[in-house]
Amino acid sequence: MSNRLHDPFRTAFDSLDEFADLISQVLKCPVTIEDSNHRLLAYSTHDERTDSARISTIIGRRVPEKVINQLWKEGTIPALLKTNEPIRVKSIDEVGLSNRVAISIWKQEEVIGFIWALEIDKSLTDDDFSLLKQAADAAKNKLLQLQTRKNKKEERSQEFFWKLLTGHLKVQEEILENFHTLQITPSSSFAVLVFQFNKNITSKEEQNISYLLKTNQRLKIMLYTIDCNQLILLISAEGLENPLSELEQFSKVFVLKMGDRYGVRDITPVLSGIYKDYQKIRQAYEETLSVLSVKQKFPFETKDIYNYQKLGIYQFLGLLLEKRKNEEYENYSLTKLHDYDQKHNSNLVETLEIFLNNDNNINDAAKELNVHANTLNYRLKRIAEIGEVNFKDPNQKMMLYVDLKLEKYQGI
Amino acid sequence: MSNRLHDPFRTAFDSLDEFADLISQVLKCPVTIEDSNHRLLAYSTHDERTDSARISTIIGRRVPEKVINQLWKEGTIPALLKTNEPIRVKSIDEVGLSNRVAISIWKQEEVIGFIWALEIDKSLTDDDFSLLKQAADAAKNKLLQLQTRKNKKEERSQEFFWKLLTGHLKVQEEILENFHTLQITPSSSFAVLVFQFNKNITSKEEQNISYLLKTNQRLKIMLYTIDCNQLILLISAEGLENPLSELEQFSKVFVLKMGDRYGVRDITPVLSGIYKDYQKIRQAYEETLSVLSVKQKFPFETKDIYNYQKLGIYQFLGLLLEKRKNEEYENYSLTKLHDYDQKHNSNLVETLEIFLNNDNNINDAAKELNVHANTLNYRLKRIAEIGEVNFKDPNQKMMLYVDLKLEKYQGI
DNA sequence: GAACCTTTTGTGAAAATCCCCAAAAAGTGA
DNA sequence: TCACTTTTTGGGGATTTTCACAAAAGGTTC
Repeated sequence: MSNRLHDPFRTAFDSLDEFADLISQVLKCPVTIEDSNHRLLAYSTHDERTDSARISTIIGRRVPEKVINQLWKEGTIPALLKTNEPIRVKSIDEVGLSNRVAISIWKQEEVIGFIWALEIDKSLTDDDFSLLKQAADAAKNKLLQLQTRKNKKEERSQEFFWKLLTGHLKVQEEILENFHTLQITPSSSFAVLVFQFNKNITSKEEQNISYLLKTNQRLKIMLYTIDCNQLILLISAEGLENPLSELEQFSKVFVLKMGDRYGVRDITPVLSGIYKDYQKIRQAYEETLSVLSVKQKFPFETKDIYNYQKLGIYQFLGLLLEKRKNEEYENYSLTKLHDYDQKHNSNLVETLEIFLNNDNNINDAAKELNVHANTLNYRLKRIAEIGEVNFKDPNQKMMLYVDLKLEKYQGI
Repeated sequence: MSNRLHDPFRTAFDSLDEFADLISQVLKCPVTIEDSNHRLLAYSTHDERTDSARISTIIGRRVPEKVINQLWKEGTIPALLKTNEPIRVKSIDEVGLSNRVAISIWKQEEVIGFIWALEIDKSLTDDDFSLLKQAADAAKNKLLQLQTRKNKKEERSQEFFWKLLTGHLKVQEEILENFHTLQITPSSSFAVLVFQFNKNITSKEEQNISYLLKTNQRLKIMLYTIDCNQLILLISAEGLENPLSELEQFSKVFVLKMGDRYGVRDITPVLSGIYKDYQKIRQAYEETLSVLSVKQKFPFETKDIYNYQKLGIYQFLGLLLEKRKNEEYENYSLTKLHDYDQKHNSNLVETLEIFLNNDNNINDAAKELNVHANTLNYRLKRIAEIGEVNFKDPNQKMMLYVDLKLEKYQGI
């Protein structure tokens, strides 16, 4: 056959599955159709020859994440997003991928899906490539229908999510009903995750985000929405062994991928605590916002904190400052140390802070201060003397830590 | 001479010093007259023979504290407070005291002073004892005059102190003027010290307190007053090298002496911070009251804390609890640990608390828990896993500590 | 009761921390 | 300048802490 022949795909067909079988018949190889997020839309059944990647894709109704990652790294997906020509993929044994050809399905300037053809017995010819292009074109309309249906659902879920975030849904039954209508199974525990971008999120970035979230298979994202420069997610924490660390891991990977794949950098992820009661979503959301505000005030000390839980004392530093303002308290030890520093041009206060920052570890703190461990020891002895500090008393140390940070806070 | 002869002290005399010389002449030995607080009121000058204790008493215009302590320990002062008979004191070399005889001066049921006669060359006879009794009786009126003058001054200072404590004196000049009128030199820094008794202070105890305070030579007590079951002091912190520890030391000694000497137990001392501005006395006073209230709530954890400075996190636990109530926050790690404890009948939470209480010292904590250090290590590993706690992060640990204590606070 | 898991305790070697001493360097004041 | 104090650094040994491993004890489940 040649591309000058009659287009075999210009026939009516009811379902995408039927269409997949048609392509499979024409090209004589197994065919899979995915949406832009690599979710399985349809697959041919007439042919039993297949590879393990295709099997897991069909079983999971989506392309396995490690396969997607591999295809990104190796350049296939970036290529598919640039051209509407078929792309040949060499077999990748690590992920069970045999030789195949892929083509992207376009709607104007946007990729809305992919067709995959496995080259199990035969390699596809140039003519086959042309047929594939025609098939991609023919698939477009069917996919668009699916998309609009999805869009409507998405709109409804957006509205619902904002109601939850702002605490407008107060009745448990009502919340559960909404989840049911949107065909989302509410999980027994959840967290709110916010990614703050350094500028407002463009619609192009929105698509990229959507792609990343949909292709992610680590966590179940129940709802998500975008607000100016913030991407807000409601994530299920059900069945996770270490929810906090897994959520953190996920956000790190997301930030990494946004940078690597789309060149979007400076994204700050923040997490709420984990809750079971859906009426507390608003509170969880407020937690994330408060983390963001603290991170702005203490960028250095909170650089590894993304989680409201782990904010530690920073959770209430603002509150304390207010108390302090009212009572004109001053930390006696710190005052004396400051005085000494001033008089003798030393830096006992800084030494103390770094020591406390480093969890009382002399070696680590000495390294950070670029002094000998014995020097630090000596200074600590002096600090204990001058400031009348007992370094065996956790309470005293905490107070010093808090007051040191409060000083900084005030300095801002 | 015998006691049947004419009383040689029934003559008029202008000053107590003159009177001391008279006694000295009659008894033929050096004589010293003190008030009830062992402050020097008068001493004979006709005789140069003396001992080192007397010299320091005259130089310092008060009996040295170590001498007083010795006389208490050894029973002389308690005896003098019981009887109006002369008491003989054997020489005590450690404090430079040679043989002497003492007698107390009474006004009704109360001792208002002492007369000391040194037995340098001769021992006093029974007749001399009778004479001493007559002398003590004759000294009474003179001492009473001095007392009433003092009382008036004390009343004025009481009023002044309360004005300071309640913040009614806001002008620096006015405060200084008051100090000047009362012939008190205001020191450059001060602290408020409160002793809380377990019941209202009786007038008998008031005298004992006054005695202890006046005979103390460690610290300069600028003002003091009594309010129901509280003894409130304004103490100078000038010239002290380690004011906080010296103040603590002083309060410990005071509590000890009240117990040992007068059988008054269960006294809780509390200290404010150290301030320089006299307008902050009210604040300092409020600090002490807040320490007392915290100590009531956390008797165990604050059992070694007497100082607002050293309250540490307990300084603001109440405030935090309020915040927590509003935001319905729960510490994820603690929740998980509690759950685990419940399910497996373990005590990870308690373990964690004791570990944190002991400044992360595994050995100490293991001892307190009565388990092997390795057991504690194992538990901590489990705590880190189950509660997703990183024990290298001081911030996380502080948060756990705070939340643990808050739980207790709520439990109260 | 057997199989399995969790917890406790013990042992010992490696690693680290602590502590004392002393020398050098830096700073201070007459 | 010199004497003096304070601070820094280094060495090295005693002590503690840490860690891995193993055995025993206690609990749970089938």
